[in-house]
Amino acid sequence: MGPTSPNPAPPTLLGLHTYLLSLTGKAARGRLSDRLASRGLRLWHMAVLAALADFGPHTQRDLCARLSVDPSDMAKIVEQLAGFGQIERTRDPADRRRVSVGLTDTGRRALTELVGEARAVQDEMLAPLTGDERAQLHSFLLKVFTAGPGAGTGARADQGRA
Amino acid sequence: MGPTSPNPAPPTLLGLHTYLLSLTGKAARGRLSDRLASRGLRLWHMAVLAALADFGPHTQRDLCARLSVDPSDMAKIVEQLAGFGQIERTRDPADRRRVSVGLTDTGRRALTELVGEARAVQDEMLAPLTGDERAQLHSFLLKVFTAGPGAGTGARADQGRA
DNA sequence: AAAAATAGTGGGCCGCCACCTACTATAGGT
DNA sequence: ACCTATAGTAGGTGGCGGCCCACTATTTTT
Repeated sequence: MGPTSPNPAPPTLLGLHTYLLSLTGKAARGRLSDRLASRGLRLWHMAVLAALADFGPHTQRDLCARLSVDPSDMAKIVEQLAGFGQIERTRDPADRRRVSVGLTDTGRRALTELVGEARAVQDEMLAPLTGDERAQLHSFLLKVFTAGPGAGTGARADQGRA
Repeated sequence: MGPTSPNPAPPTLLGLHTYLLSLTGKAARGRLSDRLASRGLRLWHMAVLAALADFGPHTQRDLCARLSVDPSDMAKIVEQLAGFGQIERTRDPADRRRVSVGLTDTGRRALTELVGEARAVQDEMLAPLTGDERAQLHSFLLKVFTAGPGAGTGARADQGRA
């Protein structure tokens, strides 16, 4: 119901910051994950690659903590990334329970491309904003996100089982 | 991974407008729908109530068009709202295929409360922003949303079947 | 050596969401 | 009357996402 649909969305909804935020967020998420999907990846994959790129190798546990992902889910994500050759798993010889996960060159390259995709999406979506406005928007969102109690990358207080 | 978790989120991600947007949007959506869930409602219910309040009675078809919802899904939503006594369905005597949907007083009151909940959530989430900043944020989001190609309330270019 | 804790895995559950396919009832066009 | 189109409905499909449990391997504690 943007400009496309003949009937406008209810102002009552658009007047609510929360609702509007969830709407645009959904759109962003959708477009982004569409792009990633064309490479067989999902948002979590990108998140993991980014975490590794930003902070170096992690144990899976640490990745879980950083990204607020369930360990069992992380296992699956890591498994797939390993399949793509984007990460490397090595048993920690000191504590053989642990698996240390590190980025491969392939992974680093992949991440670069993914970031490129993300930038493309934002250029699409944020077209109506000037550069200044984008920067402001970004800083606002960052403030909000940073303050959010447990507003993890995963924001798990979502729809799970009540 | 906000302030709560010891390990920060990857800056690479937080630097991407799109990602950040999807993150905060997800948080907003999650909190909002949690609130609504405590009343047995979901976002779509609120959307329908809002549409009726803003534009008066609709046929279901019109509601579908306005909110970009599949007719069969709309039937279910409407069914539930009718069960709660929040809307009234009347067969259009002129064209007996059509069902005209209108708000009841109960529904109007419910909507008011839901809007209150949404405001509460936004006060929570947007606490770190000043009033001015919130207004700016809102206007940015509105611009983005309004421009979005087919960025309907439903933003269906999401995860459905490719 | 036994018990308890920890790291990773595999499998499954459930809710949400968007979509699609009939099917019924009614209306309109010829 | 007949064919076609439209409004609403019922039911089902499939992906995704978050979560939980049970199990194995290993380490730590006592």
